[in-house]
Amino acid sequence: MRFSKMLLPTYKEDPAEAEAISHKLMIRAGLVRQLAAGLYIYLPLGLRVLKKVNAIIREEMNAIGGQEIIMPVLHPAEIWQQSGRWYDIGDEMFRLQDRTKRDMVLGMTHEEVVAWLASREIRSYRDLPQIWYQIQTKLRDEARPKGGVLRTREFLMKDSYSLDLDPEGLNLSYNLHYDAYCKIFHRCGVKYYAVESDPGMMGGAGAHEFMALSPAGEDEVSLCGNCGYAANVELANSQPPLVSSPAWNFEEVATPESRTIEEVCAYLKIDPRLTIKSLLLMAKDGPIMALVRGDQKLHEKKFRRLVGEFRPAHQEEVKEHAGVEAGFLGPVGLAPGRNLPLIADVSLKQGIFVAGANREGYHIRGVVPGEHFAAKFADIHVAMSGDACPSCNSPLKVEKAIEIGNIFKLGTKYSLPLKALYLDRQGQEKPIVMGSYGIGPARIIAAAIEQSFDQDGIIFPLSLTPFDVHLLPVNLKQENVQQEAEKFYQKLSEADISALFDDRAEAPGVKFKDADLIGIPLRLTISAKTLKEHMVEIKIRQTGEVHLVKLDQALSWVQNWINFHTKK
RNA sequence: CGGGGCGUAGCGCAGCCUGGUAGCGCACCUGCCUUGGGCGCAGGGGGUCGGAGGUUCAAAUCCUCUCGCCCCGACCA
Repeated sequence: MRFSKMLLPTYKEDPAEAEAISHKLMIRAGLVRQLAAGLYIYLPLGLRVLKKVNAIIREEMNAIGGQEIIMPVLHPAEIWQQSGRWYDIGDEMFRLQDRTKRDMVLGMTHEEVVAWLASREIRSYRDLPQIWYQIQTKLRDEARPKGGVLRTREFLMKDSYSLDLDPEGLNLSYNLHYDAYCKIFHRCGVKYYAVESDPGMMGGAGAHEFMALSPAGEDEVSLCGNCGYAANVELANSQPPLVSSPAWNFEEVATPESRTIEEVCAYLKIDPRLTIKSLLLMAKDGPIMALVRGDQKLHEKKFRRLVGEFRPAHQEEVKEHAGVEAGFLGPVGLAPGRNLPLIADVSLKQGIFVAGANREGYHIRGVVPGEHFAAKFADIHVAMSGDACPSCNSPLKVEKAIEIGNIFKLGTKYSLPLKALYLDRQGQEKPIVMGSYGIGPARIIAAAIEQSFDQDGIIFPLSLTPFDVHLLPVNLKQENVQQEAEKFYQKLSEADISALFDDRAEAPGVKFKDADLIGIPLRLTISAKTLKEHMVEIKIRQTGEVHLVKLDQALSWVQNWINFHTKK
């Protein structure tokens, strides 16, 4: 492709609206342009990268027996009403009516359509198992699109669905996907972790997320460098490091005007880890007190799994149920008749603490959980870096990550309501057991860039690069430079090596800067300087290495380099 | 949806506080020049200041409403 003819607008400066590295670079290098919040145009260069990703996905999906189909973006509301998600999902679903006032949905995912199709076309156990997939547009009315292509309202997704006879079959399909996903992300040159995840609204028996580490990520994963434990912090268990407590006696201490943990610690000159944070929460069965150590945070999702929906109590409710103002709340010495259920974090199992005294202006020192109050113990804190790994006790690291893929065991959540049934060997009607599996190609691109760039621009992995070679003649007005560049461009094309040929009349500096910004793995510079010696210069973007290669050997040099670095 | 920020030329920004009829850099066009790291010189085109309403002799500037975009949080099959 000739640069002079290509829609490839590059920017010298960072766009004002971009924060994430990948977002800045994708705009500057001319991969994408934003139409509106969460809506992106892929320019020719960006589309080339996207197609590379999709080709890898297709190869690996086909390799596990996946069959590609395309389902509509526009769905009749009925199937979503049958699955119940018409009612469960709120504003995130785009809804509209057709001209006859029939309710319609813009698909945010395709479980319903797959179950509908299976209900018609799968009849016998002989028809199973099946894996169907598509690479297709999804629409979600996101509350807050962000991070460039990382979270958008319209995006491409590879979604696949497995249909099996029984849970054992599902396990096999699930594992096939797990392995295929590992291959896909590896081939795309992305560093990732497969972590256990919360099945959430998808329901079902198990789930993993594939997480690419990046500061631009919206998720956090808890990682153990020792045993390989990896989990989304939404589920991650951990043991916060213990602190040895002073041999306090059980006594009330005055803490005037000290309400927050910070204030109390400053006043008493103690470590926050020696305090108990008491939170009054309103659950559906009434008020509950949650206790976490002063340095810890309550994990709302973990807590919700224990007690169902809840919300923090209002000021007046604290007063009503605990008989004291927020700030002096504690598990010990609640007034008679005010027996609140207590749920305490596991980090409070051992130790002697300071807690609110349920009396204005006072705290109690020397509180021993289990002795001075009875509570149900559970892991309800947010895992933090430095906590001990739940399986090997080594220190954990918590890092930000981009969710590039996920896999779910659905079970019969969709097949039952949509009547996706089959007849087994005994002629019995059984529900198909389903799994659902997603990959965000745009997120792979963003993650690859987040993990591979420098101050000059993108450093594309060979597997995703829009072109293999950046052919850069320094001065086309010099006849030999022009001739050799054209000749070499021709040779590359005959050898089926894709090249971006910078045939512009720009100054050398401009061309070099653009080459670095776009980040194609190999740059071939053709100039009078090296042509005198019948040489061309080959620069490797990744390492910065520069090789001078004989003109007539340059093509095979490039071919060898590409073959050697291609991931299988 | 709560909190914060920003909308002025294609891009990045100044001007706004203290109203007086819009400016800088890059990009773009023409000519000359230059060709190993975002060349040089000369000439030129382009905005009515997100939108609406108001105050005023006069509004990019002050006031009200509104729309859009970004960030933090909530939310996130």
